[in-house]
Amino acid sequence: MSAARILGAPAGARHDHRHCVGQALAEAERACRQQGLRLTPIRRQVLELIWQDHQPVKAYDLIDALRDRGLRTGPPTVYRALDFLLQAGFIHRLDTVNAFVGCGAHGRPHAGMFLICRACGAVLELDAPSPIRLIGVEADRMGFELVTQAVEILGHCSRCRAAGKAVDARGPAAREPTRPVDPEPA
Amino acid sequence: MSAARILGAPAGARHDHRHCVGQALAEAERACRQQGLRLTPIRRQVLELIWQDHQPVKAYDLIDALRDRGLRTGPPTVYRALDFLLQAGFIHRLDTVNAFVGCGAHGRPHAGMFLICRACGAVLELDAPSPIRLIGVEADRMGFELVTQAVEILGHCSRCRAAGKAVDARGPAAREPTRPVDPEPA
DNA sequence: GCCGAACTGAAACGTTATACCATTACGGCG
DNA sequence: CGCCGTAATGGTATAACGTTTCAGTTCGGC
Repeated sequence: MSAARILGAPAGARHDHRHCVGQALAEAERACRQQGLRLTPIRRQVLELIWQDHQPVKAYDLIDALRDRGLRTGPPTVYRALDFLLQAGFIHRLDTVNAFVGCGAHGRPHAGMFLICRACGAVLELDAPSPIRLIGVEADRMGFELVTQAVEILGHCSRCRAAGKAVDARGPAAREPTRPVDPEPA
Repeated sequence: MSAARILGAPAGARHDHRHCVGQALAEAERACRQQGLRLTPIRRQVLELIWQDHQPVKAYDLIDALRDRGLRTGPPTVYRALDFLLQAGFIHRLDTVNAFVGCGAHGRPHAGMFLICRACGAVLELDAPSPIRLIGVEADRMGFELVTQAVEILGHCSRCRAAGKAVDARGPAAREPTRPVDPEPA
């Protein structure tokens, strides 16, 4: 079984984050040039803001951030930019938290799975081929044609667990308790 | 490896649906009695409405439906009832479509995975232990404590594929393509 | 320079969810 | 019974999220 690869660095992990941003922007520019897409100033700025860190960013926070930069853009403009970036595969949308994160593996096909920490909000994108492939198998078994999938895991990241923050102030996205998923009668 | 089990019957499948509803309500009543929870009239009606069929139901549709039954309930009342039903495990929330469906396996532990048809909107809940367990393994490998997960598959169900409806009028919840977007040759 | 397509700006609207506060039902207890 | 604490509900307003619409602008190609 192929182990999952980390796509992008976790929040707080030691890394030069300007590198992440620069690389993401450069890759986006390259891809757009190659595919005849237009990375306009607004789209570029939105992408840059989303890459600010590895926290998911909400649409209206983007609007505010753009205003702070002197751009008075309304919701439609930002959502259009987001749509473009989604279509192009530069970012992902996280439905469980209504927010967006940069894609850590543009270009490479990958089986996205997201670990979302309820305590600090950080998101870790994994390329986890094994579970995703199994999901495809199950869908196929039901005669279901898979178009896209959302696999979002909510819990507590290792850093927050270590820091004892796992007490989870009902912060981001409290959901129903998960029924034990016991790895049991198989 | 255990194959996925269907939880609840797919929309349109031949079955006496009153049986589904009756069974779900009876089970909810039983569980509430046993756990000292209160299945109040509003909660009961919301649960009943959600079980109306195997389509996901939206919160504001519930409000309208309740009004049609003579109850003038505001959004908070309905959301409170939904929260209760979620907590109790009687229903699931589908984040990709902002809607709710009845849980086909209350009481039994199960590893929920949802197949959502973009053409007809029907939802099939599978108990798919294998992929879900693998997801847990990957999370664990990252030191991540899993609290709950959302696994929602968007695509086309077998019935719609057979009926040639797979052309997907961008109806429910269009998302980004899984693979990098095709270069538009023009 | 002209044209069409793509992009942007702005206002209004539609949808989803919560804050706030008042009120009512329920259960224990003196 | 009357009191009280907790849970549940009602109702308005508003926050948060997202789309429609349409007019104007920019860009690339001829």
